[in-house]
Amino acid sequence: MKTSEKIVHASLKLFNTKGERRITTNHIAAHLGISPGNLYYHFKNKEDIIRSIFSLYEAHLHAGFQPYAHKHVSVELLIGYFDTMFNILWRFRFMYTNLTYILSSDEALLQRYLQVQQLALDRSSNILGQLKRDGLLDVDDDKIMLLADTMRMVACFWIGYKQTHSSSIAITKTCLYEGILRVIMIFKAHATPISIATFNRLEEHYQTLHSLQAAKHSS
Amino acid sequence: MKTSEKIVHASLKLFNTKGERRITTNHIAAHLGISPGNLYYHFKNKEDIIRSIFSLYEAHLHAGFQPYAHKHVSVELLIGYFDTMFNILWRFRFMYTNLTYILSSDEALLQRYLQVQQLALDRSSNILGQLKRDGLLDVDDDKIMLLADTMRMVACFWIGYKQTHSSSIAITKTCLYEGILRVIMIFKAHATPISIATFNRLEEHYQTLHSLQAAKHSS
Amino acid sequence: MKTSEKIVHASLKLFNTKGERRITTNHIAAHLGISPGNLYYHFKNKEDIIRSIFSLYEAHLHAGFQPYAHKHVSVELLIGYFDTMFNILWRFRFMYTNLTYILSSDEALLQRYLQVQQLALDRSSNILGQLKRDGLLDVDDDKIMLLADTMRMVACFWIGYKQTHSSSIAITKTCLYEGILRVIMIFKAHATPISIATFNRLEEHYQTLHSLQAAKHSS
Amino acid sequence: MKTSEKIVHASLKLFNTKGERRITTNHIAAHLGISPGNLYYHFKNKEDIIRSIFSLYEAHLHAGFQPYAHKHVSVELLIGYFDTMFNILWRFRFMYTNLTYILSSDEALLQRYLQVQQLALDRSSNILGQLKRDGLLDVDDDKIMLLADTMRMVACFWIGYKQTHSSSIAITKTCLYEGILRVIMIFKAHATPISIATFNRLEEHYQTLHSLQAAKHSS
DNA sequence: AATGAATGAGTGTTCATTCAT
DNA sequence: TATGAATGAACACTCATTCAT
Repeated sequence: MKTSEKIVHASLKLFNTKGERRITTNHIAAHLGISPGNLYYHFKNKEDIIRSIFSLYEAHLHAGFQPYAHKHVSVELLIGYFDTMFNILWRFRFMYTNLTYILSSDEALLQRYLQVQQLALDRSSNILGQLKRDGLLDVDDDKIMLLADTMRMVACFWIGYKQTHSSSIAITKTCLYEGILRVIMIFKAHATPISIATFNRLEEHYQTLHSLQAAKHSS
Repeated sequence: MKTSEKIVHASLKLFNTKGERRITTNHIAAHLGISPGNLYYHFKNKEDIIRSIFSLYEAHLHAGFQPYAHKHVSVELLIGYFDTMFNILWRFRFMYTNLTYILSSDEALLQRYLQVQQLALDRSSNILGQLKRDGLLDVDDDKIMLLADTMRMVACFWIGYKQTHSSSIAITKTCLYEGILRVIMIFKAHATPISIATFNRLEEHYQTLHSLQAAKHSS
Repeated sequence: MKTSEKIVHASLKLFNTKGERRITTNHIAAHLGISPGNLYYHFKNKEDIIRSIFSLYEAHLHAGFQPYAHKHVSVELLIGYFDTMFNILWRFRFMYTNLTYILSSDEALLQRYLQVQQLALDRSSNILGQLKRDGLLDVDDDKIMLLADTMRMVACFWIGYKQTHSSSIAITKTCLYEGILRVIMIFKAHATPISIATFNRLEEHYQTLHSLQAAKHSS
Repeated sequence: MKTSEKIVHASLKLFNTKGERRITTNHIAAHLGISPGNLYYHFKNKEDIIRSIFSLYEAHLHAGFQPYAHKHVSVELLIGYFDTMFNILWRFRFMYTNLTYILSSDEALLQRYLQVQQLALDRSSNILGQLKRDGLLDVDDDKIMLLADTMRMVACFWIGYKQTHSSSIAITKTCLYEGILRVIMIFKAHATPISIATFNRLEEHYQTLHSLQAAKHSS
């Protein structure tokens, strides 16, 4: 692995575990056993490292949220979308821990975030629209966007919400599954008689994963 | 007004307008025309000032979210609750701008926050329960808490959400009314035929306020 | 003496002896036995210290180069002007060691320097004009300014010239007297039969001072 | 062109346009599209590059300031000397921008500079002596050296003087012609009735060049 | 109650230079 | 010859906090 990649990955790991605020460039260098000068050889500054991490984030989002092009909605299809959501939240949890903090100190990054989020919102709205046209979703046409937006909001701030509204500070996969389940709950409220079974199976799928994850750490 | 009170109010004002991160204790002292030493005579440290602001916050929450003791739900009653929500979000918007940041650096504060939020959640759940019993809300008994929780989450992170998912960084009353309307939207989804008119009037009330506020600044 | 004054004087002393380039803010603080934080309590940054020194410089220039208001030119009068020149060059020799370096990194300082130098040039030109009108100086009217300018240039760069065109790097009073003598030489070239004796006495005065100074250090 | 020569020429160009202080060895390497390691293969350090540039400087000085061996002084002859002066000042203007800065950090370089300057001074003095013997210059024998020295000083510090005593920071050919004219002014003050016409033509020559250069950039 | 000078550990960053390949 | 990753000492500067008065 190249040093610059090592720096990106070590930074992501340290940010995720200790929080971006508490990790200085010297910490990252020390963690990798390289000199601060070397770190600055590969990256202009700390912002630059974060931007590189953000590029990974963008790539994940683009790859995961592909337009919906299927005839029939299936549990597998929806699971694909929610798994993407889960993976992104988990991999880049340091961002979602403190979105405001991270985006408020770098205007250019905010713009990139807005752009990629707009795309993601468009694609989600599109999927919801298709589901509605397929008779699988019961929602007014002019409320589709708002539903997608609310689901996004819950997803984006679930980590922050958990960290501030529960005693356990650490972000765990268990807690992320709870977030997914909450988003599904909002989603499922608009199920049709035709699709309700599908939604139930979707929910059960993540409930199982949630229980398994919780069991892993309580045992 | 006593110096310690002046410090609390000046800090709140400065935090709200410039952000807690950017305001140093020296800024606060300079703003009041007092010495930093004097500030530290009244407060142990910056955390201590924030804790004092937090006491105001607690008082507001306690006063605003009184248990529901009425026979008949009225628009005025619900408006009372939502006005409290609006006022608290506005007065202490620096907190809601970056809840994670502020609570993550002070464990004791987080505990106090959890406590007061638990109380608020209990009371909201209670109100929702009463509304259900009065036939004004259509929701499963075991989902009441979750509904209250979701409404709370949207309220608590609306400011952060707006700041990170829109180009306009400044927090305005207009943007807060939008948040209130979104919470009402989630709320109204569970209206019964008996209460739908009431919910509609509630929504219209805030839509009017939102429009008025928006007009004030666009003209 | 107040700390801020101590900082200014210590900085001036260190700059004069070691050169501004080689003296960091930490050096200054360490030299005074104070913390770097304290230094930054009194001065915004290194530039700020230099600007304070520059204020002293301006005061010296203003005080020393008073307009010429006398009927008869006397050796004492001219000595007054040249003594001012000598004192300023000596007190602020770190500046004259490397004028370009110091002024090129602070645009605002360059502007202040230009202003005070313009004033000094105006006053010198004025004096030369008066001398001419008194029949003590033989120079074309349109060359007065150029003569003053050339004298200024030699004065301002004498230190730099000596440091780069002689083996002895250290700036001494002896070397400054040489500079004064060189300026006087250019000046004296325009003496009239009436004033030649005065110019000679002026020159002899500084030749004596030069010799005395040189003797002090060679013995 | 060999890499080492490329480095020397690129460095000279970059130093002249951006200033030696602001150009790092990495800048030079990047400008040439070579690696910093390669640069250090050819040169021990930055100082070493400057010393190589200095060798070019020495060669120019030696070639330009040939001993005076002519019977009759002519405008062309003097123009030859002043053109050399102009060319050297222009080609190596980064040095003259900040002579003290560059020479003070490299003792060996200062010694070489002193040597080549001594030679140049000797030759200039020699020329002045010949001119005097030819009846073309009116100056005391014991003042010849001082006259040569003053002329040199004005030439060597004219760039620095302009940069610190005028608002326009950029060094232009126009500004260098001004410097030449100032040196000629000091020179011409010692013209004899026999040589005055020659001096006038010399001055006019550079006045024309100065005007042409100025016109080029104002139009 | 109040002053304001003083602290000092810490931050992100720079750049001439080295060295294994 | 050439690469380019790596070094590390140095720098200017910040800010919550302390303390003598």
